[in-house]
Order: sequence, then C-alpha cells, then structure tokens
Amino acid sequence: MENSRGSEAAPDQSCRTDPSCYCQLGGVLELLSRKHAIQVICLVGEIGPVRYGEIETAFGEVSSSTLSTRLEELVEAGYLAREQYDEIPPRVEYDLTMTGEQLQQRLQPLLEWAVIHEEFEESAA
Amino acid sequence: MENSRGSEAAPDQSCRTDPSCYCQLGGVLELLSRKHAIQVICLVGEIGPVRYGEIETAFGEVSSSTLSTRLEELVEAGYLAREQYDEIPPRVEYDLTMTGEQLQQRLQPLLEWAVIHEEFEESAA
DNA sequence: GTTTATACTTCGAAGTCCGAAGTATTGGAG
DNA sequence: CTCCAATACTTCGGACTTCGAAGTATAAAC
Repeated sequence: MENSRGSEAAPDQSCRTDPSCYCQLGGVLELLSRKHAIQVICLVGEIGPVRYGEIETAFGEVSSSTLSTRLEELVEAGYLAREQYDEIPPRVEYDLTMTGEQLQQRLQPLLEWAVIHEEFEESAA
Repeated sequence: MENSRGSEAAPDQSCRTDPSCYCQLGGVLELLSRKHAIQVICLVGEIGPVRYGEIETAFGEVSSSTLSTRLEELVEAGYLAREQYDEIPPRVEYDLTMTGEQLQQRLQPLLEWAVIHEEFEESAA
C-alpha cells in the first residue's frame, strides 16, 4: 500500500491509466493468443465474406481441426459471423461483425509492420 | 515466373498487397500468439526497465516457468533486452529494444481497445 | 455406382502451459 | 555459527492445445 497505483479491491477505474492492468486482460487477448487467431481476423477483414475452404487454402499449412476450432471461438466471441447456405455441396461464409472490424483495425498496423519486418529479417540473414 | 526475388515460388513481392500473405506470417506473430507475450511487451514498454519480480507481480497469476520462457524468447527474438547485475540478491532488468518499441507502438492501440471493450462486456453481463 | 465437392469431425500423438517445489547466493538476525 | 530473507529463475508431472491424416454427410454429375 505504498502507492496509489497498487490495485487492491477495485482496480477497474484506474485501468485506463495503470499499465499493469494490461497483464490482467483475459477475454480478447486470450483468444488472440491462440494459433492463427490474429491472422484469421485480418484475412476475413481483407477479403470480405470468405468460405471455409478459402481460408484453409490461404493459410496453406493449417490443421483443419485447429482452424475450425478457432473460427468457432471467434464466432462465439462475437468477432466473426457465420452464414450457412443449405446447398450441396455445402457453403459457409465467414465475415467480420462490427466488433470484429474494430478489432481488425487495431490489428492491421501490426501485421503490416510484421510483413515489412519479416522481409527485413530475411534479407539480413 | 518473372519474380526474381522469391527464393522459392514465394509470393514475396505481392506480399504487401496480397492479404492472404498475412496467413503465412511466422516469426513475430508466432511469438505473439503465445501466452502473455503481447502483455509482456506492453508492460515493459510502459514501465520502463522492469525487474523479473515486478513483471510476475503485475500479472498476478502466471506460472513462472511460462513467464521466464516467454521472456527468454522475446530477448532471443530481439524485442527485449536483459540486463543482469551481479549483486546479491540477484537483479535482472528487462527493457524494450528499438525493435521492441516499434512492436509495442503497434500493440498499444489494441490493448487500449481491449480494456475498454472488456469493461463494456462486463457491464453488459 | 463411383466420383466430386465442401465443411467440417475424430482421435492418437506431439507440443505447450501450469503451479508447486526446488536451486544458488550471501548479508543480516538471533 | 546457524537460520532466514530476498531474487530470479529451474524442474517436473499432469493438464490443456495443436497437429495431421482419415473419416462423415449429401446429392448432383459422369
């Protein structure tokens, strides 16, 4: 109890100013720190409504089980919308929700930087 | 194949315009999609040189094994610098490298949004 | 009747994470 | 002299996550 930053009972209101609060973040971050989650959000954001197969192809190397788990979670969390058409062969389309778009906007700069950064690293190697 | 840059059949030059390229991103993203990685970067960015114990405390609930693995990886990847002082009891400080700062700048908006978003979700529940 | 297309499941093996306990060091208390 | 505190980690068995090859369901096309 030496400083006013330390959180005891209610760190909620200091959250926006207390950086250590970031460490406590569950929800979105927990989801984003699972495999492919960030990339999926950005892919869907870029190429609009996408079919499952297109996502799988874009990744090249994904395990379909992991990918479908990830999609399910993102739908469940409200970042993706899943539209199913009753046709044969089946068709399913994924798109960002409004919340998903907000997320994607924050993710975009990161991925753009990552692309450049990766290119740089490779050329330096 | 008029693409002279690709080492294989890689779509390197279209990378910045081809969104599916995001899916192929390894490196940084693979690292960031491990537990606590994003939060660690931002914490260190916010509260400057930090000691191991401070990070651990800020998280509250982390397994020390996972945290130290993460720190090691981030140092190894060049986002964090680790300074060790030969004192008793031992003292180690972590800080962002220049690259780490670039990364943190891209991460910051995401975390800020996550905090707000989380608060909103909680109040809606 | 077999093939084709799609969006997933299933399941055992491999990899990652957890958390309680331990390691090494030495100045200070008893 | 012995014990404890302080710090930054390891260690290890068990739990959780991801992998990837194979399978499921459907009906139109060949």
